Amino acid sequence: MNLKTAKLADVAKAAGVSTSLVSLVLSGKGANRCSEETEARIKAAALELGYRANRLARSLKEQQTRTIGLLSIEVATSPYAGEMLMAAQRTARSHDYDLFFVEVENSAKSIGEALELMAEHQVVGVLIAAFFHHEIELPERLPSNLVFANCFGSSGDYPTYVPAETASFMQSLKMLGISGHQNVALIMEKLPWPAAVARTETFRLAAQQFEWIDSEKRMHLYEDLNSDHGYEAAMKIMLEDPSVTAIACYNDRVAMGVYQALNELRISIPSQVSVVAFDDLELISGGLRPGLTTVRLPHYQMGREAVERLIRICEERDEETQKLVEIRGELVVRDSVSVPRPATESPFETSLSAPLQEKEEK
Amino acid sequence: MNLKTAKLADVAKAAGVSTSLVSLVLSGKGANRCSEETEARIKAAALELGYRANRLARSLKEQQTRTIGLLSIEVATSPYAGEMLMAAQRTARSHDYDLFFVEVENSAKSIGEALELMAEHQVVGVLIAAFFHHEIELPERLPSNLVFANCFGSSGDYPTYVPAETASFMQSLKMLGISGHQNVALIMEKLPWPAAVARTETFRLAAQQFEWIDSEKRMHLYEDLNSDHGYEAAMKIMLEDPSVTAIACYNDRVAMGVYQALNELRISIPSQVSVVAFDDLELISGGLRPGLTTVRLPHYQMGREAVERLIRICEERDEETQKLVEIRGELVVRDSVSVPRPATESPFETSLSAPLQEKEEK
DNA sequence: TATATCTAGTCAAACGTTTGATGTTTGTGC
DNA sequence: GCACAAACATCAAACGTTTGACTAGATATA
Repeated sequence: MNLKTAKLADVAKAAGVSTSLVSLVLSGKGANRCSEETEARIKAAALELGYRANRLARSLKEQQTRTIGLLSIEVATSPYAGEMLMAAQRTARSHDYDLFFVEVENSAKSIGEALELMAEHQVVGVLIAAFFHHEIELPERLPSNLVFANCFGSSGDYPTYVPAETASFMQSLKMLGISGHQNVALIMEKLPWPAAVARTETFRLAAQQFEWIDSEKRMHLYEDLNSDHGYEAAMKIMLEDPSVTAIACYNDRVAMGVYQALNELRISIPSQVSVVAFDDLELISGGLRPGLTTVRLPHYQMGREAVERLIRICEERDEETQKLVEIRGELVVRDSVSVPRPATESPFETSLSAPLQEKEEK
Repeated sequence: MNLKTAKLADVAKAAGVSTSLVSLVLSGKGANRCSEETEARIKAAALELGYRANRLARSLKEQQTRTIGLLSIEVATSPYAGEMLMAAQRTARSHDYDLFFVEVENSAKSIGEALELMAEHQVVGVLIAAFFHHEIELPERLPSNLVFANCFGSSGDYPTYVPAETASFMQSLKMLGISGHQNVALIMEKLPWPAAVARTETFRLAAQQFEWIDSEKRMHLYEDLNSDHGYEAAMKIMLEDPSVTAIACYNDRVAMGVYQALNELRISIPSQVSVVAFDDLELISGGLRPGLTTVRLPHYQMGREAVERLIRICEERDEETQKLVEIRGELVVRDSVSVPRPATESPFETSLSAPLQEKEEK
């Protein structure tokens, strides 16, 4: 394929007809406008020449690009939410739309520029997607056909698809609750991200529902939480508060730190301490031993549903009035949760309790 | 911003001039074609109306889209190579090109469809990028302006930017060599990916250069290697061949399994055993304790250089004759390598040797 | 026979932009 | 008072496609 393909006029010439007829035949709109023989001749010529319509010309004429702008805020660059892009792409294609994709940094300036670029390209609507659930600082001029996925604008005027933080995290916590855990610690982000705020509140809810002991004291909050904090926190928890039988983590990365701490303390997961988390980054949740029971963020669904909504809006057949749509994540059960060890038992493995007691005393 | 923006005619009307003049003034090509006063009036009107040129019309007229097709084979969806996309995007924009991005699955059919789509959109050239370094099965019709990044086609006719597997991995191994390790084990992928083949060979080279002991016996090959294999292999190595002082891994995921095995065996990294790997997936390499010394794949550079080359080709000013360009990855030194422990010392921590010997005997 | 209908096509305008060719003032030199 | 140029601006064609209006001939209907 050369990038310069044959045009309508070339096909018309080859078939000995006018460009109009070629257009009509090839688009299938020319029912009974010509003989079957001519139609066959045109189609053969088009195939022969490898004809493909020039979208620029077509869109210009039709005043319709059937192209959706996907403004991705670090989605492709980060390892978290790539599925959202695949979902958006597939959904668009299945509705015969193309995607004009622009990946930007998380800044109002970049976003504004990308939006202008999309307008120049005559996209029919824009999907703004972010790599983690938070509020986006937006420029003043916004397209009217706009949907958010995994993020939201300040006004709430636009349809917005985000994870149902509470309902999702509750699934992890419920798993601990119904397994019989009552001494549950939480390692949570302190910065007021929607995810952190909601998950903290969810922990309180679960604590109340399942009558967890000392739940307020067992909430360990850190700013800008990472796996090192997970390690630190788990160390602290197990050494200072060894009756804890389960640890709920802000996310998989924190759980990774927790695993390493428990491993070092020779506390076995899940027989001594159960662990649950949030995100289901396969790299971590599938790579840890034992596999991490965690909640998978609904990236695929957000991408799909947001694009479907956007297309409905663009085609002026959106009947939904609800702006905010929360989608529940799925609990991925692996092997990091069991029933709690007997209340009297130390979390430290019997065979190793001696050397570790030393450590504890330090 | 409404997606329907003002057009040239609207600006012309508002400024009381012809569309030609507006076009000339706004593009800066009309030096001395009008008075300064008129120019100011036009610019004011354009700003007022928020005018942005319609790219469809412009490109159609100019027979030039300044748009590059980026055919991404699971790059955005996987957590590995997102940086390549960001690099491609930035580089294109800095040369005043746009990106038409299509993410596809790794199949000849999807790739063919995406290529046709790009042709319809009149892209000036195509960059094919993949999430890991391997050969791509291609359709028959290919655009003439084509460059590969992190993958390659069967013919070798097109410029191709890939990681310099040997030189990159050698950096890790050299680090072990010059630290004095002589008992080094390798955990490597058996499937004939370019990365696996090259890294295996690199290990042989390093073994020869640094006079490593029993290197052939210490190569542990697995098909479809994952972190579980890393765990298994490390267990086997340390229990059956405890004089090993360093383990080189195919990638970070394998290293993750190795860490867990060593942790369980209470073998301390790096004081008892050093570990090196390949990939630098921040999620893993930064999340492990101690931080993993590994080689960062040159995703950013591949993306940037491939796009720069493609643009040169599109502008017919590519003077390079070399098709295959190998880019070296950077060694990211963290804390998983030290000098080897004394040859006489067991890798098992003194205080814990007793319980672990038990395990060993099983 | 005159008219309507059908078949098999063509014509031409339009989408919004760019740009070489062309036009209309105004001012200057002689 | 006239030629001529500079300064300022417009005209019109073209990019490739789509589609409503049109036509020429053949066949059917009244």
